[in-house]
Amino acid sequence: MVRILCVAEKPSIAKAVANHLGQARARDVAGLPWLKNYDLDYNFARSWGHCNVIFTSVAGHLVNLDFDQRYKSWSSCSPADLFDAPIRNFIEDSKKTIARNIETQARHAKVLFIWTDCDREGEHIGAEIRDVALKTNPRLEVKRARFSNIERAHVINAANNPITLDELQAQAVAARIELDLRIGAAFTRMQTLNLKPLIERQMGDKSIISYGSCQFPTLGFVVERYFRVKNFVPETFWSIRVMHKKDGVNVNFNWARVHLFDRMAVTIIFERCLAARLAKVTKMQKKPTSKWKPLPLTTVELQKMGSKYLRMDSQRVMKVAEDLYTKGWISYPRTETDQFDRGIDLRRIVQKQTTDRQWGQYAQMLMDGGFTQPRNGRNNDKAHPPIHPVNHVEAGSLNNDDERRVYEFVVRRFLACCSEDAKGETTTVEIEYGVEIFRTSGLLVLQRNYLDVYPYDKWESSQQLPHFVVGETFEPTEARMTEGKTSPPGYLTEPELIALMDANGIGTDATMAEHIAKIKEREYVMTRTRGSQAAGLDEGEGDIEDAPAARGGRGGRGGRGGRGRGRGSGARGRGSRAGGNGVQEFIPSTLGVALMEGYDKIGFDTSLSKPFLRKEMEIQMRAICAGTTNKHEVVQQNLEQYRDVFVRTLGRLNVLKTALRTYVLGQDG
DNA sequence: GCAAGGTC
Repeated sequence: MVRILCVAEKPSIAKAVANHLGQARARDVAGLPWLKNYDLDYNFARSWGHCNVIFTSVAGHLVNLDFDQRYKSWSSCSPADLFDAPIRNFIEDSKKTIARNIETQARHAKVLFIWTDCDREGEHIGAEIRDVALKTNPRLEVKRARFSNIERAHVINAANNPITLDELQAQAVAARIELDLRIGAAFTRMQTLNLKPLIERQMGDKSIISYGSCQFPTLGFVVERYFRVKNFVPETFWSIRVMHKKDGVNVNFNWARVHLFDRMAVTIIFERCLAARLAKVTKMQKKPTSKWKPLPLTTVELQKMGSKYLRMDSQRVMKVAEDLYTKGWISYPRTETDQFDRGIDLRRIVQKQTTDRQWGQYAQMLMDGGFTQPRNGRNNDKAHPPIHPVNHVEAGSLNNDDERRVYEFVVRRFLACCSEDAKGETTTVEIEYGVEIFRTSGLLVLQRNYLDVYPYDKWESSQQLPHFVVGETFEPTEARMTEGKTSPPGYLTEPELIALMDANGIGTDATMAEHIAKIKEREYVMTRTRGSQAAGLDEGEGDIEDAPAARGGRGGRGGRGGRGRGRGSGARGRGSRAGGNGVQEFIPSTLGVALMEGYDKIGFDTSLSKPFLRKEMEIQMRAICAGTTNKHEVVQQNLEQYRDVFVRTLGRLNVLKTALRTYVLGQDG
């Protein structure tokens, strides 16, 4: 019988797909307790007929690019040499068993059928697998499966319609790998060798002054915000507030102009209002309104919510989510997808939650007719569905509080997605007072719907407004001019940092938490609990704008102008700073500030502190995928650009050193 | 002793 070797990107996919294709028998692979080879029969009717299938997997990348042995020592060459030092693919010791397994299995196979994730990295991992397999069996026919979830019908369809590996996507990743290695190593060695002696005493001896294409822009965001806080100059503004007491209710009307920064102008306007004496109701409107249920859960959203509501930093959230995934409680936690595939049976997943002591009743209500299809977001990575519960587990059976909180969040989020939006009614009253317009509004929540299962969102009825009639006039109980000050933004919080990284393409859903952890480990930043300073006690018009990088923000998410008022879940979450409920905020160390300052001074437009270079690399990777350029071109062009920055940095090393002396050692320029 | 990207 013809033998087909299938290889997935991770063991869980191999197991799931193998079991969909047939009666899979699991065989141990010596030396790796978590790796199995599944043995089954399957009829590939349209391509290879009735076959014996061995289904196995790797665990992420199989090979690692590194410099030749003789360049690995830091004293072997000057850091600049790393821009063109010879490099090689190594199979790390920890991966040798996996590689050997593939070699062995490939020997007797006719076809290598690759089942890595259908994203760029997956394509490259597929190419790695292919290269290893071809070593022992050069005559292998190589195919790959196109699949975006592991539903049975979808998987079988993928099995029956093999496609070819996308060499271009693999090449794009290869370019990234080489650039990250050369540039990261060159700058890290150069910085450490040149700058560390200067601040030896402050650093201790174990750490290094690393550079990475993701670390530095991440640090840049923190420093940028720090300076915005530090350099903030409060501005005084003036406003007019009108209050009227009717039917025992104090109604506060807000000025349509909000406030002005000119005291004299406001004084004149205010006097005109007083002179008019009577206010007239010009509009009284009741409108149905709704608060939208959240979008299906992505990794980035999980991390943001984690640091906001679950009191865990993003790395911890991911660790816990991975544990829950490995145990089979939740789906794969690394996904960019915020839309559920049509084919997936969501009701079955809801059904499993009906026995829970806390939210079981709610789930049952959904089963009894309350179910509605989740909203669709705009992102689909074509590899994984949104994060959702897979099986039910009682809180008592989980290991610790963190697991309980993350699991509860994933379930509640999912049930909320399958619910109806919350419904309410807003009442708006508009008055004319002099020639000025003032408004007030009240909210009446009519149906809480998803809010009942999703306590992370707040939407409360406000005090009910008394009845007003259009044309009615009254003399306001009170009218006064108020004074306020703009308040500074807070230091960057983790959800804000993740949002910035996301918007600028810094890192991936799976690595963002690692980059944040790395800049902490390098002592470029510290975190502390917010709350030491009173937040937003005055009128709180702190004009917070995201760091400059967010401006170009393509990619649909948020972008500009979406701030504040948006209706979807995307716009929520801003303004969380008012509470100060134990949120962690990021403050750069003196070393972190010195590095960013130094590089900004050396060359602003291509400064390493900014996300532009990384963004550019991303665009070029897409160009490789589109076939409009190739790996060689991209690598050479980027190396040239970074080498230029490198040379300029060496030439103006004193700028960096001065920044270090100023900030770290506290010496004058 | 360097990076970032997979995943166990």
